[in-house]
Amino acid sequence: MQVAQIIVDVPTRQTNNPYSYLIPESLEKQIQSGMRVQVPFGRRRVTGFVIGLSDKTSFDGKLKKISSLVDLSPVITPELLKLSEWMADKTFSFKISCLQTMLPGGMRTKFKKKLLATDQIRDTYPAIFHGQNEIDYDRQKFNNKTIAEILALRKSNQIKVHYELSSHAKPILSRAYKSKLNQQQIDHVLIDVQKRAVGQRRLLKMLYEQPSQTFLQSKLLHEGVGKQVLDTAVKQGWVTETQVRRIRNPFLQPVSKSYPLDLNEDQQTAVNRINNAIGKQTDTTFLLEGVTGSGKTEVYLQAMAHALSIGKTALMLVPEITLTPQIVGRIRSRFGDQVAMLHSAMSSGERYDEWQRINSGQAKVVVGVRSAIFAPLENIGLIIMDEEHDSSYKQSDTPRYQTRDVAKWRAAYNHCPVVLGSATPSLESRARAMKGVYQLIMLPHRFNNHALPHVSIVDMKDEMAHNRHILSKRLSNLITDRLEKHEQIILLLNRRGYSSFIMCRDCGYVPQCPNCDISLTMHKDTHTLNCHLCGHKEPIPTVCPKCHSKRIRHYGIGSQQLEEQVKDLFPTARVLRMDVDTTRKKGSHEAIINKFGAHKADILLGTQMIAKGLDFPEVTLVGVLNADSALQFPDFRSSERTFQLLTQVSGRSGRADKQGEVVIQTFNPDHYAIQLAKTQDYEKFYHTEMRIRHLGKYPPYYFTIKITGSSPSEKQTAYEMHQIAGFLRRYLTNKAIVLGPTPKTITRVNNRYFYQIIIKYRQEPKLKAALDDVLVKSQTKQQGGLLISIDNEPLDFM
DNA sequence: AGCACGCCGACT
DNA sequence: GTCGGCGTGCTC
Ligand SMILES: [Zn+2]
Ligand SMILES: [Zn+2]
Repeated sequence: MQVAQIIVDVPTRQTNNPYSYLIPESLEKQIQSGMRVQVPFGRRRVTGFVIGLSDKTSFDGKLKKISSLVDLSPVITPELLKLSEWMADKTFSFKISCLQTMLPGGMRTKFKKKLLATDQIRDTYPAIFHGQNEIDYDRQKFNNKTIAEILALRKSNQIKVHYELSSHAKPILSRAYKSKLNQQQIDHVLIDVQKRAVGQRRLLKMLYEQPSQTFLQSKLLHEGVGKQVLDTAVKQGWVTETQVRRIRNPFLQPVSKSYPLDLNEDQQTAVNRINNAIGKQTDTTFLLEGVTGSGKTEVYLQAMAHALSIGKTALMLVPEITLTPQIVGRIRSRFGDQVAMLHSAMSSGERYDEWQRINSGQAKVVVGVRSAIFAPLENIGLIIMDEEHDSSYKQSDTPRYQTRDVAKWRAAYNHCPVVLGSATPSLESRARAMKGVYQLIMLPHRFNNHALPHVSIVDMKDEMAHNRHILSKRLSNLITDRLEKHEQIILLLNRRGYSSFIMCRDCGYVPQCPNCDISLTMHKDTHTLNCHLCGHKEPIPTVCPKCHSKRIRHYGIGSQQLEEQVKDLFPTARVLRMDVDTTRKKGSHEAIINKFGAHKADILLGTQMIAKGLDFPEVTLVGVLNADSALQFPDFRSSERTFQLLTQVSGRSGRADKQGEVVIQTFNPDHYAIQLAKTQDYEKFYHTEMRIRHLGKYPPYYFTIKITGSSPSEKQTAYEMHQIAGFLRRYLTNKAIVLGPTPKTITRVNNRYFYQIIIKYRQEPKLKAALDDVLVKSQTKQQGGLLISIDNEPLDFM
């Protein structure tokens, strides 16, 4: 008898190991590693991943049998199976979480427990069944007495329990028809068909012309063959009805084929070096550092083409906000239908279909956001990460992986190079390139030698003294000028620091969340005050709850408010707004870009998403309204973030014929990140910032770990975290720096108190063991409900 | 995560 | 005495 090793979908420390199950004979031939199955686990039924098959087990208890298969073919490749083990270890997360994140969202399955009642039971217990024979069993929905009742009914077999597998991802099936007749038979049949049966004759003619074709019903309808005709055809035995899977098409528009562009010398060198590594099958990591407009994308495209030409596949990752229809169109125009796209803005059905195209080997090129690094591609020849410094490449919740590390792992497995591209590389990557761990490739010239824009900095401290608008005097004047010249303008509002709250003008009262240490934010659409941390909602007060003043009103600068102000100041200007609210609908993002690109608007304003990847030749003025909002929260990466953003935005303006202008509004005009962004001097920024990182013992000089602990009692949290910090200080070498515990900036969230410990280290062979120990202890002892999470190489220390 | 077992205080 | 509250431990 064969045994399967299974990781069950129960994300806890204690169940983080494979469980052995017997394979029933009926499944023996079909089951494979990487498939999902249903298994009995304790008293319930759960989903699990088959990670191995063998003929024995080390478990000496009584084995249970697998109930059934969830998938008909493996959904996790052998490579990804191995990767999940490594990742769970590296990110201190559960294997099941890693496996689940490798699948497109819609494929994640959960079991829903259902209760089935006879009519009699249903009517005897209306409080439980509400007149229905089948209900969801949510433990939280019932009180203990009801649960006891249900349990008793179950024991006496009066109600049945069954589990329903739920998943959003389903293929779309369309009705289709296939001929059962050969050509001679059709000839024969035609004799008996009346002349006036036009539909039937039409159908038979089509069947005659393409005997082996499967015709979609929609297509037949279009050709004038109606449903009734088809019903007769089925009855007559001319055709059979079948179903055809329809692949959803996430691409809005068809594209025309494009061909490789001529490269300049730098680009050619870059392509040669990368192609060489692809050909030699070495897992070199390249850092492709190229200023905005230096033609990185063309380098990517030609290297990908080379990988395809030797029979390999290619994977290209792009940050969330840069994965625009423009960039996808460019890739599709080069590689056609071989391209699959994985984007969070796609529906779960579209993502499922695209994923299937990859898994079945149809798609050879994958373009996508962070999670696309788990695309089930085989025989990868090249992995590209564009804008490698982008913070969206680090997943903020478990498993907290850094895409760059996963990319390097897959590159090593597939013996292929990784290309990290950026105009402003992360300090980590650049430092590694300096040490020779990565190979540095530079693209120092802007294509066609477009001039750099002129950047000016406006000190908003001075400005505030005589101007209470968001727009500075200088920026307003320039806007007026550009409007007169019929040139276009982009205004960027940094998303961070965005706030929308209400405050009493008399006593200064700001409504706070009752569960968290944070102000409530105003939501105009629902007319409520919401807490974005715990979801608490309450009505907007009309009088101040503290002093009963009626002068309680709304404050905040969001893109909506900015739009109002701009329209106020420039009533004749045509203004477009692009933010999360205006791009929620499918295709709306594209619509805004097309409209602005066609110069049907003068001013485009919005959040981060307008900062990247968009090319509008008519834009000659870019205003950054709150350039330094990242600097408000002092953290070791804030300068880097600010510099990267400003450099990127500045690159947007400035063309061959018209010099661009950038206005940066800030409260910190002398800050080096802002000053160096003005001159677009990455080299100097790199060296300045490295010195600061060195002095502060920050990455890339030190590795870092953030341990966060929370419990309903602040005292308890502080105490337990002190214990952990003490343990780490004793256990680790004296070269490791253990900081804290300190309360988090927002200490209370959802009535839990959060504390953190930071570890900085260079070499700590015992660290992994120590942290695993902390995790194990935290779950076995329960430590008064202390929940621990570990973030390996966190983005920030906040 | 569930789900059951078991021990102790409150109440018929 | 017994009901039910929650802490503890297990799930192939
Ligand atoms: Zn008040
Ligand atoms: Zn809250």
